[in-house]
Amino acid sequence: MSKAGNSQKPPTIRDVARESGVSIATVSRFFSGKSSAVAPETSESVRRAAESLGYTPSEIGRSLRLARSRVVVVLVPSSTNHFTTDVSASLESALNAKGLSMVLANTEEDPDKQDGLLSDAQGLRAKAVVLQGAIDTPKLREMAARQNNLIFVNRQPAPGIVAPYVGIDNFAAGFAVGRYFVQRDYQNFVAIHGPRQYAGSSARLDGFLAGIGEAGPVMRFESPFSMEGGYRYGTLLAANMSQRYAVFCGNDEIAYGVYRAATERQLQVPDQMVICGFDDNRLNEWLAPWLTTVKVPAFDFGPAIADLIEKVPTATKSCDRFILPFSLIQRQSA
Amino acid sequence: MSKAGNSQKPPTIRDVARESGVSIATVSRFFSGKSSAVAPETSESVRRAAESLGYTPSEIGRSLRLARSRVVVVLVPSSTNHFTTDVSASLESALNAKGLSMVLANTEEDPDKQDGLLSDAQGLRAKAVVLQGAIDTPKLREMAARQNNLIFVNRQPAPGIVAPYVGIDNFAAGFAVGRYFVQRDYQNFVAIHGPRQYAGSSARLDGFLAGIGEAGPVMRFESPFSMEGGYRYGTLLAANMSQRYAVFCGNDEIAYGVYRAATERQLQVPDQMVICGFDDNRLNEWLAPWLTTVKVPAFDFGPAIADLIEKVPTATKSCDRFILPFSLIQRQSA
DNA sequence: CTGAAAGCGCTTACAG
DNA sequence: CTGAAAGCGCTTACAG
Repeated sequence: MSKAGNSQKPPTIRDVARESGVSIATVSRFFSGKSSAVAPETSESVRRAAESLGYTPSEIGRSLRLARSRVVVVLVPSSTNHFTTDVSASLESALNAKGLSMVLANTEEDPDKQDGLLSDAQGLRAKAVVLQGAIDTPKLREMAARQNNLIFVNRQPAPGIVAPYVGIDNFAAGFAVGRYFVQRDYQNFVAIHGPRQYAGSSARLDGFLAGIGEAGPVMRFESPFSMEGGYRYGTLLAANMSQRYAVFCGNDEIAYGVYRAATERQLQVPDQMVICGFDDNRLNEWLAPWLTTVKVPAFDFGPAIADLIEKVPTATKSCDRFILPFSLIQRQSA
Repeated sequence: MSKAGNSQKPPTIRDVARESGVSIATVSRFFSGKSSAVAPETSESVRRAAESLGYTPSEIGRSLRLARSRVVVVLVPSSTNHFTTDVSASLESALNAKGLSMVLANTEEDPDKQDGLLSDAQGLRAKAVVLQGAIDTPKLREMAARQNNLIFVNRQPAPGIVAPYVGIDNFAAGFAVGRYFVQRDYQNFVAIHGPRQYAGSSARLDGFLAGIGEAGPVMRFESPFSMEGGYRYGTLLAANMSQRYAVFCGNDEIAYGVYRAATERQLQVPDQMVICGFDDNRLNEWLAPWLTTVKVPAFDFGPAIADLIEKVPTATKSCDRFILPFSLIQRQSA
């Protein structure tokens, strides 16, 4: 048994202090960026002691003492949505550059799950809680009222909740697609939109309807933001081959599903069906280079959110709106 | 100014104790699952006080006191790899079910970045550190020696590091593909494999070579695990249309890139180029339903890893190997 | 430049 | 069933 168990508890600031013959205050100063207030030789001996012990300051002790953590909780409504995933990835990178850690969790669009995760975030004393697709619940409202560290992404906070928002102008984007359809003289307009209950998808739909205007009626289907959903309604449409539909999809995933339904029925896109997506996630370049869609700059979201997080705790101008630009990317499908 | 600032610090156990007229010990018992040791009426008044104050126990105070946290740090080598993303998603879900939080961070295959994140994980006193694709560094070895909370996924720990591993038998999977190619009488074998430095991709390649055996020479390209990499070497191959290549790709992303290169050159798959991927990420069903590939059960990884995390701290049988099954999914491309 | 001391929010053995 | 007290690992105002 010459080998010591290797799960002993990690060394503390006290161990380092003892090892280097200084007080814990000095060790603390060395590790808290206040090393300029420590004599060079002292610094060196602390550094050596810490290294030999394998000491890393406890973020837990530090957080308790400072009454703030460096953890940011990010709630996503789905782990299969590429746009959401890209936003999370860019956010992780931006947070890391600021010395913050990202806790990621999936609400699965379930109100109870969201509320449980909100409680967890409270328990962690998260520096900020980023909601990509919040669901309006009493718990959410209570937190929004009590704290000012909530940030809404993609879906605007429900009326009555005052909190910063990062996203695009969904109405304007939907409008742009509608206008484009009209300009191209498409007929038989269809919108396979996301759940109406979410402000973002409603705004997209409303914008699209406004953009179509008097050019014609719009057939509407409410779908989850998934390939499965798009496939389902795409199949419905593809069954009727007597007319060419011009389909506006609530996001790219829905568009993928519609496309698959169309190709399974041997329909040519865009000759026999016009499809427009939303988000232009990174995958399109490779796997769906045919998809006309609205480009939302997912990778600009992370830095924008991270900047907000740095500011929010102090400046309580919590009704900030960061509206990022979108653009219509014209490819073959529309 | 009738509205109070809403960023005041959160209530503590002491506030709840005062509000409900009991000691903090009792409040603690109520919230620590030991509520059976608290009288019903007392419980009720604590519950009421906590609710009216909006109290959530501090995970920080709790972690400090118990000398353990409920945070699991997950390091991924890339945020654009769908297999990795799926594993993380299934892990998050499995961890959440056990009351653990997942901190996600991206090493970008950068040794320094990985080591910085390992330090962060130490600072957070993470319950476990899950490495999806570890890079062999001195820091990693040091941590592996000092702690026993490291878990390797996909890439086996480098020789000398003793830690549990969750993954598939990459050699056997590569071998299966090689055999399949031979059985189909393919010629002109090509392997666009991942970086040799990673145990997983090396094993896949070695297995493939063994599976091909004497059936022919194998042209080899080392590529990053990305669509860009696959596209690059696919373009190279597609330039020579005089023969049909049978291409084994290190992962699905590489295969997508090869496929795009082939189609851009008007090559028919599999008639003019045979392609086999690796991972069978969830996307294939929708966007690449033509891709023959090795299916790795990404969504079984999360539960397996989470179980290991629950066990590891106590049982130090740290050389566990969880080898999950793979299967060859035959579709059109090979 | 350095140290002693207080205290951040919890849990739990101990005593009642 | 309940409470007083110690202590987990830190930081920082204060005094030197």
